[in-house]
Amino acid sequence: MMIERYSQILVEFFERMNSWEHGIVADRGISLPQMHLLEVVGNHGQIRMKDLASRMGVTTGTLTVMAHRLVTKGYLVKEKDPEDNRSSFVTLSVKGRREYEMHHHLHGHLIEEIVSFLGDERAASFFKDLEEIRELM
Amino acid sequence: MMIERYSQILVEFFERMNSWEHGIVADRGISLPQMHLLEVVGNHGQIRMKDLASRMGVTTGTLTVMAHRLVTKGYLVKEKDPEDNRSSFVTLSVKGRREYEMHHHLHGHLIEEIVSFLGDERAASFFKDLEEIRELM
DNA sequence: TGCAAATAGTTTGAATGTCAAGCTATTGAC
DNA sequence: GTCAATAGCTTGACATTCAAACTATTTGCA
Repeated sequence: MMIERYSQILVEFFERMNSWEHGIVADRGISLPQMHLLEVVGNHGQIRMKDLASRMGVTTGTLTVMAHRLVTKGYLVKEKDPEDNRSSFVTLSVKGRREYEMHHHLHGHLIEEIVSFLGDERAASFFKDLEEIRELM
Repeated sequence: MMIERYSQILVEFFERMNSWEHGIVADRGISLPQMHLLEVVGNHGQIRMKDLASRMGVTTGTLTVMAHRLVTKGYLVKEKDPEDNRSSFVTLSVKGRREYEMHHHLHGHLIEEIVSFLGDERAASFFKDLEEIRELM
């Protein structure tokens, strides 16, 4: 039965990706959730704490703690919104941006490998499928 | 540039899968890592602690704690190996197996949706690509 | 045989991630 | 001007995770 087989492929793909990601992040002294935060801020630019929490899928309580750690370690800058004193914005520091770029570059490198392995046409159809499946979930 | 675009699709696919998995596990009072343990034991049957730790990609110290929690909650059974008194085997309890089957079933259901969306042919080629990319990483 | 090295697992301490709930301060609406 | 909504913070509880130190057992070899 194909269902069983496909199921296993998907699960193992997910695990592999997880450990790939973990591997490239671990020796830089950053955790996966921390890198994820840097990624979201890097992609978005200046972002409100509230919005960041919602994009990351964590509560604001969780984010308060995480962001504070990253500010302390020098990856993140946090500033009050002068228009609304309840609110804060975070951005990447120079150090944070360097880390983000490096990570982003590694992603790009992986994609290049995939494309060069599949060839342009198959790659296009693969990523199209992947995108549509994402919508499906 | 396609690389940027593909990169984003892959990252977002990963995030989506993560939260899908989290969603279906959360309301059953089990964490993702715990479910992962149940999955590995369920797929493998009786397995030695050492081997389980290695398959899960955690240290034996981590596993000792996790397994103990799952034994306490009644999902897992742990027995000494009579041939080697240093070693133990774990298996799913009836309750654990029920949880495993349920989860496995949900995976199957997702795959069915994907296949019915893509059609047999595109699905076959998609999962073939996915499998080969997994090897690539 | 007997002892040293290897192996399986446990314990502990430290750091992180996570949530829910309750809290403070500020803003907005009527 | 007051009251509700909003943004964020704090705290307490629990889970994940590792490294390092430890115990018990087995195995290899001199």
